[in-house]
Order: sequence, then C-alpha cells, then structure tokens
Amino acid sequence: MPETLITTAAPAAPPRASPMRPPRPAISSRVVGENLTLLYEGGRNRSLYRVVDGCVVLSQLLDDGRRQITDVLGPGRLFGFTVDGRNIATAETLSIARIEPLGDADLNATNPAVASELKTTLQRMQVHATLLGRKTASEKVASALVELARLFNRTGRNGAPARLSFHLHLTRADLADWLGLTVETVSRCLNRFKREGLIDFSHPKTMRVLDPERLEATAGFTRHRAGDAARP
Amino acid sequence: MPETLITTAAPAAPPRASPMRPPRPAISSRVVGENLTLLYEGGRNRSLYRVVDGCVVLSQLLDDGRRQITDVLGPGRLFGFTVDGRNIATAETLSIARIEPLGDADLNATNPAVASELKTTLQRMQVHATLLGRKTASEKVASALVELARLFNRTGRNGAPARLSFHLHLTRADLADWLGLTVETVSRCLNRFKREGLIDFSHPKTMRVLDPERLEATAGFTRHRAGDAARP
DNA sequence: AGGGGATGTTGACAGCTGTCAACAGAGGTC
DNA sequence: GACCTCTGTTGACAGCTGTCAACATCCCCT
Repeated sequence: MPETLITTAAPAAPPRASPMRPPRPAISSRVVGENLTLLYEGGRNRSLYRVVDGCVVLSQLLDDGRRQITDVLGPGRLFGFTVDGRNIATAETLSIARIEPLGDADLNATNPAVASELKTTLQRMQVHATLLGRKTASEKVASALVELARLFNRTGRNGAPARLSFHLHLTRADLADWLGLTVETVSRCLNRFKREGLIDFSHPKTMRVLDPERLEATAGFTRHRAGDAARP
Repeated sequence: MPETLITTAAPAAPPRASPMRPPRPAISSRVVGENLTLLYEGGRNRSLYRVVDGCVVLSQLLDDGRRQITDVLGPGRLFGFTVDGRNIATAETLSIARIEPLGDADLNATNPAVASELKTTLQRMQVHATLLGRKTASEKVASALVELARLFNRTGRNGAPARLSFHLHLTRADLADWLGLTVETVSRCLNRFKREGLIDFSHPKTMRVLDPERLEATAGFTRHRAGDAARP
C-alpha cells in the first residue's frame, strides 16, 4: 500500500446521536471505527481532515517504543498537516468518529480559517509543553481532566450547562503517553482524586467531576498573563 | 505603555559580522540588544518578526514562577504569532540579534511561506513534546546539544563544513527551562559528557562536540518513521 | 583594581515517579 | 456461559532527578 489513507470502518457503524453534532451535517464526511490509525507519521497524505464528532489523538513514536501523544482532538479540530508532504504525526481514533476531508493540505494552509486553526494548535502545543516540562504528576492528571471535561462535556438534553460528567476516551495508557507519565502513576492519581472527593468514576472511562474548583486548583497554577505591562 | 513593542537596543550595537547572515540584507531590520524581552505572552502585537541573526527564545510562565522555554529560534525563524490578537508566548533575545518585522500577523498567516513556517514550527513543537515527555535527562541534554550545534554551527571562513564548535547562547538555567530539568541536572549532564569525552568546553558557553556519533547516540532513539507501511 | 551579584559546579540527601510484580475486573470471542 | 486477553489497580521497592547548601568562577560595575 503505497500511500497512507483514511480507512473506512470495516462494519459501517451507525453515526452515534451526539449532542456535539454541528448544526449543518457534513456532506462528504465518513464514519470511521474505534482504534483505527488514520495517518502514519512520515507517511504521505495530501488532504486535511476535520474531526466532526468523536475523539482523535496525534502521536509520535521513538523507535524503542516510547510513545508521546502530542494532541487530543475533539469535534471541530483539524489534523493531517504535513511538512514536505509527510505527515507530522500519527493520527488514531479513540472512538467511533466522523471525519470530514477538506482537500489539499497545502492549499488549505493558506486559508484564513485554517491558518487560525494552525495558530491555535501551536498555542495548545506550547501550553502542553509547559505541562510536560514543568508540572507535577498530580497537576498533569488534574489538568488533563479539566481539559477533557471541556472537550467531551455532555450537555443536558435541554441544552443546559451540562452535568460535569464526561466520557474519558483515553485509556490509562493513553493518558500516560499524553502526560509523560506511566500507567501506574496515572492510575494512582485518579484513584487518589476519587478518594479525596474531587472526581468519581464507577467505570474507568465514565468520569464525573465532583469538585470543579478543587480540581482546577490541583491542576496547578494558570499560565501567567503579563498582559500589557512592559518591563523597560 | 498600551502595547508591547519591539524595543530597539539602547546603545545601537554594531551588527556582528555573522556567517549566517542571509545573502540579501534585510532593509528594515533592527538590531536589538541581549537579554531583552521583545514580546510578552498575552500582550498585544500585530506584527510578525523574522530572526535575521542571533538567538531568540519563546517561553511561557506559570504564575508561581516556573518557566518553560517552548522554542529556541535561530536565523530565519519567525515569531510573533497571536491568537485573538494576543501573543502566544514571550519572546526574549539571548544575544544581540537582528530582527526583521514582516507586518500584519494575521494577513501573513495566510502567506504560503508563513503557513509553511507555521507547520514546521508545529512539527518542532511535537518533537519537543516527545523529548519533554519521554526522554531521560541525559537524552534531553544530548538532544539539545545536537540541535543547538546545528542551529549555531560556526562555518569556517572558507565556507567549509564547519568545526563542531558553537556558541551556546543559553545559560544552564535556560537549558533547564527548555528541557524540563533543573540547573543542577543540566550542569551534571554537561560535565559528565565532558569527562566522557563527548564534548568539551572551557568557557561555559563555548561548546565543542568531540564525538558527534556518540553524542547523537546519547541523544536517544530517533523518531520512528513508519514510512508508507500500513497496518491493516 | 576591588567588590558584588549572577552564573556554574559539586556533594549530600530526599522524595517523586518509575519499575516490577501480582491480582482484579472488564470486555470480547467462540 | 466459559475462557482469555486487555485494561486497571495496588503494593514494595529502587533510582533518577529535584532540593538544599556550599563554594567557585565569571562578569559587570564603580
């Protein structure tokens, strides 16, 4: 197989009725299965893709098997960026997902909306670098929960602000690879948060935030905003 | 001062004759001093800038003082990207630097060359995330040396391939903030590499690579390139 | 030339997080 | 329904890296 391509789900799963579905249904979107590798780092790919619904992660591998998840994408996010026609990262689905191809990656990079998405992604990467380099294990795990809660927030059926319950698409191993930790450390942090009443989960992936304020406090200090002050 | 602006060097230092100077001299470029903060994270800024010569670092702060250097820029690299008109990162000079303003940041983001630079930067950020999350202290320091050697390589005056000697613009503290380590760990790694004959330095910032192959081996495994292989 | 602060080095020690191991539980297959 | 594998949890322990401290060195400034 000379090119890395978007793979359609073997058994075409019915699109989940999701509250995150955008108002205008995508015409050319495809539904792909769970745990599929859509793009390989270093592989060729000329298109850009939008996550319409579901969860996609980007990752890089060291050749001894160490893995780093570099980004977790929810609805609306783009992926498939290339340098010299080669994919920057491997892209995998962590859920059944709806993916919309946007056509030529290079052409699209000059589209204002895509350029804006690129800058937003760059900002996210820098924030995550700060997490990886400068936060403790507890802060990392708490930060991840805060972020994933925002991403996969379940809105109430009345469109209300939503309960603080969400589906954790990532396994403990995925969380570890995202946060630069080990599975054991992630598990210990989550269960400590549970004992301390910050969160609750009966099923490992069904998360519920019980105390948003303390969780955010545990997530560590927010990024410093120098604002408009200037040092001479 | 309502806006964060490029600050001109107080005593306009003469531009260092540098071999990295591009063939076409920039017309509107300015020379700025060492250890100046050019842009503040969260500050307003409408222009994009190119590093013509010198060394600029981008960083983020947590409000308890922890710092993460997210990128080290050498000649040719762009900075000043914004999201919602706010700077993504703080930009500081680590050397006397020549900086060239490129005009409106948002307009430029749709320029093909700038879009390409954005994607390259995104790739660099992902590679660095893998370093931060998945490499050991020794691998991190060795990786940094390999990268900085490429960035600030001194070419011989005859344009020859260059001795493996370069100026480390970063202090030990900067290296630590870049690699997610402490000053002490960075210092210990560097001096161990020195004892083991991988590198040499008499002055803390005058680095010389004695054994490039072993240094690169110490830098850890290269990123895995899945190439065009596809897993069914 | 003489301070004096910033930067860099080194040692002792602690503790956070990784490693190894055993086990529990969930989910999938036949 | 009975395996069987993957995932998650928990404990014991080790070791890498951070913390604290002292000191050396460099560089700037007067």
